[in-house]
Amino acid sequence: MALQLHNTATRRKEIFEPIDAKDVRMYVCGPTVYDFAHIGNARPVIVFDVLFRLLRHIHGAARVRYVRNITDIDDKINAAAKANGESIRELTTRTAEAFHDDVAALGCLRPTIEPRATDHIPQIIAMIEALMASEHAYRAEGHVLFAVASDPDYGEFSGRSRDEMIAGARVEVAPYKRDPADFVLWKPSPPDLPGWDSPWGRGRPGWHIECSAMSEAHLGESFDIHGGGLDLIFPHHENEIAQSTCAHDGRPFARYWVHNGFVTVDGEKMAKSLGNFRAIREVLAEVPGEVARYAMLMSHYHDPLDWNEDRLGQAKHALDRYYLALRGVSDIGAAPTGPSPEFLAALEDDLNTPLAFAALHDLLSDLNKADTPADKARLKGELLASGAVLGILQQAPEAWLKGQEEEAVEIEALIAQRLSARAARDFAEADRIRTELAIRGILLEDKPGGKTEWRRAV
RNA sequence: GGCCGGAUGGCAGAGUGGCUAUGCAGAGGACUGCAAAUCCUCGUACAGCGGUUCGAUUCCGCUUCCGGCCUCCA
Repeated sequence: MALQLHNTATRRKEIFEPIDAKDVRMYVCGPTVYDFAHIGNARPVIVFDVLFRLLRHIHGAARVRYVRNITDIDDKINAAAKANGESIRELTTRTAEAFHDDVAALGCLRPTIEPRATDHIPQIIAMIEALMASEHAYRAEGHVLFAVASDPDYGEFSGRSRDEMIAGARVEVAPYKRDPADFVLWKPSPPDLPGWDSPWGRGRPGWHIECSAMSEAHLGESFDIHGGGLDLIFPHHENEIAQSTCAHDGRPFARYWVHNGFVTVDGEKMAKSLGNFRAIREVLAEVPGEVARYAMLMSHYHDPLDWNEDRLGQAKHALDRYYLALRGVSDIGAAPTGPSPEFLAALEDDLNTPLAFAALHDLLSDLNKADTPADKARLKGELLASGAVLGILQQAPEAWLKGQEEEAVEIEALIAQRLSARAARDFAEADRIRTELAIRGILLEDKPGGKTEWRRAV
């Protein structure tokens, strides 16, 4: 089965056909680094990490290029730096590092290229110049603006007419705009703000142009997939399309547009402005990154996902079952097989991770029931290979189940004591030790053959 | 106000024009000194009202409710 993706541009599920199967290219809008990322910001990072892994599986790791930008010039950054009393550079460096730590803990691979807006000012200026030359842009009061009237297709992507945009406008329109929908490509910077020399004076880029310039610089004028959150469809992606296609003489921009739904809290979008957010690092302080990742993938990427304790509990429990089964076959080598066909088919169907989990559960159930070493090796191989595409199940089972247990020696000693008590049929003492350990969060499992395994329950 | 999405069993969450996933929780059983883990069995749910159809949870229309975008936003 071929990979299918829901394409926002056509609002339909389509078979994915890369422009060049030897060089599959994907661009995803990355973070603006002014503060710690929250778990809502983590969703696209995880979702597109899975897509990246899947594309690498299908086309070969060396044949996929994944670009995710870092926006390090922005008014929110300027405001935050001022409020913190630190330089913009300090703030963006510190925040970008924190972002990397956070998403690494969530099991995300580094993108192939991670360009920064401030490293692409020449490309941004060049693109604006091209737009000026073709009269898609104009100067007004120190700004350079994109003229939406010059682009007959403007608004088609997000499905809104210009009349609607004007009627629905809730912001005051700057008086120097030719059209209320025109947006800024370049704006002047006062001396206390970051700025670069340009043909239009010292200034800084508008929000949308950086993605157009960076995708062109690293992936070319036309590429395969462009991803981001649902809230970027308008205006950000609409504007990117307008800028890029107009700067490229109408040649096509991204072919498949993939958008993830929101993380919600009590049914409402998680957002900084609403104050209902959980920082990634807050979540990581409570559960392993793999639990958060699993929890995130329990819903289809396009649907809203409510973030709560119950979801995390379910994810933890599910992962425990997998690692328990893997521990049971730790003495058997995994067969060199790929993911199970059912699992792969589910992921290839527009990244249907819930259905993929169902396939994974089948594998788990079969593994628990398998009684020949050959079957166990094959199922273990399929389980691990499938897990690798989702970015889960790659840890050593013992490490997962026991954690960084500093009291391991003491626990093992208590278990030995209990085994002696059992051998002497002193079950009262055996149960006392079990209870003592249970209070400390250690769960015991007596195995056939007189061996006792243990794991952390919480 | 305009434009998009949603509504599935106690919960999470797929999917399908007829055979009605999967996980959690729950009930019963096997196993166990007791447990845990595992295995077996058990739940006909698809917002409401019309329509199309031999047959609709699945297609169409309307209604209700929820969320999102239209302003920074993943």
